[in-house]
Amino acid sequence: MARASTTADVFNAVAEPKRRRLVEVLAGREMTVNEAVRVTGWAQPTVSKHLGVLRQVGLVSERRDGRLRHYRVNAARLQPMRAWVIQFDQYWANSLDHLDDYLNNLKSSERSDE
Amino acid sequence: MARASTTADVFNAVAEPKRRRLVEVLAGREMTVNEAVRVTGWAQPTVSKHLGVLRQVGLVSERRDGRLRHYRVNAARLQPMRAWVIQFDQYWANSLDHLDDYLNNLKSSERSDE
DNA sequence: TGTATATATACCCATAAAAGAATATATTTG
DNA sequence: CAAATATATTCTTTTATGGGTATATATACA
Repeated sequence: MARASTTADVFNAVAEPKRRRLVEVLAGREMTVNEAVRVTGWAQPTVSKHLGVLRQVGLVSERRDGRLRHYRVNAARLQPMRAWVIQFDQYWANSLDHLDDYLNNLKSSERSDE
Repeated sequence: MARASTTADVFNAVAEPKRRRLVEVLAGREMTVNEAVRVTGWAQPTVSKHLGVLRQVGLVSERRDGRLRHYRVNAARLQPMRAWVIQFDQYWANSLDHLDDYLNNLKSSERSDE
């Protein structure tokens, strides 16, 4: 069996950094493909293809207006991912990594208190 | 260019459902490879290989004890993913999908009130 | 109608995935 | 030392990726 398709679900879709960037960019405001091309600096087919994947998993939707296509983010589709990651919040406090961060923050706040 | 390696980062690592399941399973308590095999019902090499990926991105750590290897979750490594997904919380309320869900929930609670 | 513009699609390439089976490695135990 | 146990690694097969380039499709406009 090969790796799951990028369009299999939101997790696979946003595993790709460029697609995460696109979601970020479109979250601010609805945007045309060419606008996204300008903002990202990527080639047009690159943007179209990544938008296609995001569209297939429902993370963006399209509004057609003549030859323009306006894309916008459907943030609700991130819900499963949000729920999955959030469920581990309770284990955070026990993690050594977190303890590390905690102690570092402590040190910096002590420093800023000086 | 091919798809990024599964060990490239946490996003790619947990895009695979079995690896998400492993994280869930190990979050409860430290566990031996064979224990994980029993709990999941997957083949031993399958479990070992997925644990290997999770180990490489730091999502689990290993404690050796004779021929046993105890794995536990490093939930702190989920932080980048948590941060990424959480940043869109503000767009949630505006999403039509969410409005949809909201109205549906409203309808179901009305129904359950009958 | 013909041309320009906006976007999507098809094709090629190199790469890597996940499952399964077989086997290697390390460690314990008799 | 040999056998058993726990785990990791290797190999094969099937499949899909993402980038680039070229091209198709749709719409607007002169």
